[in-house]
Amino acid sequence: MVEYSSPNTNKPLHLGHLRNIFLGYAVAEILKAIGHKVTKVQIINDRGIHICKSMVAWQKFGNGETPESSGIKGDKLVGKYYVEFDKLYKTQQAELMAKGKTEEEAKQEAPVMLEAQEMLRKWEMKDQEVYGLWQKMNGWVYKGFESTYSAMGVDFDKLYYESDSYLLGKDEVLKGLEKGIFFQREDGSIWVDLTEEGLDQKALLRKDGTSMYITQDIGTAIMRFRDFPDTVYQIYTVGNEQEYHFNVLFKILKKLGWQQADACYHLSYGMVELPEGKMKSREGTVVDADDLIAVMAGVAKEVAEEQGKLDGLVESEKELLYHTIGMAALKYFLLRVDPVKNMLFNPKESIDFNGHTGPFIQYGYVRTRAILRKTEKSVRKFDLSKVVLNQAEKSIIVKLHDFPEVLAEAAKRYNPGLVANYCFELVKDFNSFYQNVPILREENIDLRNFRIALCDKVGSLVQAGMRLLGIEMPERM
RNA sequence: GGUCCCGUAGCUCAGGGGAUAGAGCAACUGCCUUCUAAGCAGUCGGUCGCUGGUUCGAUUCCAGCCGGGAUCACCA
Repeated sequence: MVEYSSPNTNKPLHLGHLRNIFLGYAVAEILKAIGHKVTKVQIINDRGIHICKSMVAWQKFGNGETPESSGIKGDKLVGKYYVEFDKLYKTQQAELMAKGKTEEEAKQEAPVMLEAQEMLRKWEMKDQEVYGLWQKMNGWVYKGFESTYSAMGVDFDKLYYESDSYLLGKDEVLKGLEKGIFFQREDGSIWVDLTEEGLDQKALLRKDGTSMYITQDIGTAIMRFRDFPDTVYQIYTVGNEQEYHFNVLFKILKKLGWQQADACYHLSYGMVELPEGKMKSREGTVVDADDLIAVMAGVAKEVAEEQGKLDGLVESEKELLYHTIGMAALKYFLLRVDPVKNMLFNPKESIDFNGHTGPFIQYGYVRTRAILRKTEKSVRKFDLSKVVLNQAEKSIIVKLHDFPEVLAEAAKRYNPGLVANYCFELVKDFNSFYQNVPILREENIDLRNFRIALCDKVGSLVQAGMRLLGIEMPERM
């Protein structure tokens, strides 16, 4: 089982999610390719204080605004009210501090925050009005996410919602308390003591009885253990800032008696940073996923129009192609880097379409396809004994032979970057061969047909390799 | 402060106990009447953070240090 994406429903997807989603998807595909049966799952963090914040703000300032009435994509609309909440919250904090409160007090006592907390309590009691609003606004978000996922070309086999699993989590925490695995403080909050495991004490349930992030994660994990009892590996694709959290989670599951905890693995990846540092939603430096996808297709269009190679195609085919090429650039950019490393995205320089990039690889593939289109399959026979290999061909053949090893290593290390870099090297060798060695122009029939076969082989391997990364190969570009 | 991760060309990144450490971008030279130039051929550019250790051999493994990041909430 591979989990990826795990979005909150209070704001749209951004560049960080993109790395997560492409990474999780690629790891799942790579594991499939070496023979595992893989279930791709998504956990949707649809409940909690964060969505209550958007809800409070919408009630205050929304005037009934909907995606339909405003023409704003659902997830973006809800995100807009999340920002509204934050603005008001900041203002109220400042007012309280002006009246002599400490920053800590101001944060806790700001009226909107109290409203959001009250709303969370009402939600947990299934208050009709709150619940209805929650369903409505989440519905907007899901629709928005769906369109983004579809543009990204990723899919899931099963969706989990925290609103379905947090009660189970709460239950399990209470059961654990009865069994003496956890303990309760005087104020009523419930804790686990992990000091023997080298960690700390960690709260599992608030004093008001509402559940926390970790509570719902316990529930979700157990739900999955039950749904998929044969799962050998449960991989959580989540950023490295949550390493401690997963450490704690797995130890708690073990304490609760789930041996499957040993099969759980946190596939941790580094942050995508901007030249000025981390993306901050508060400072508006977050790179929006939809925007970036659109920009990439736009660049693909510019390049294509400049070169005029697609002039024979109808508009809809062109648009599809721009998207295919743009996504290749974007996905390749994010996947070629070792997941454990932080990486840099510079919006000013944008993402390249030349050199070590997705489009470069697509271009190599397109060249193989152009060659193959010009020959009949039936007349491609050759006598290998009459073929003497040149250096370029040898180099390609050696690389072709390496693929299974690269794939195995990528699976073992959960690192799609190995496949990405492999495909680049193969295409680089192929391009050199293509440009320096005659193929269709070769007069010796055995040699010509051998070279055509080599094109075929390179093309299909590159296509297969890139497919594992979720990157599609066009027929022409 | 504890724990974890990262440090390789001006920039972005590969690599990995063994020979002259690679690629892309940037800069500069050539190459489209010839299978699509989103390309090819080439020039320039590195005491692989520092110091020790293990080893016949370390950029790679180990330790310490320095620099950068993450995390240690009744946040998610």
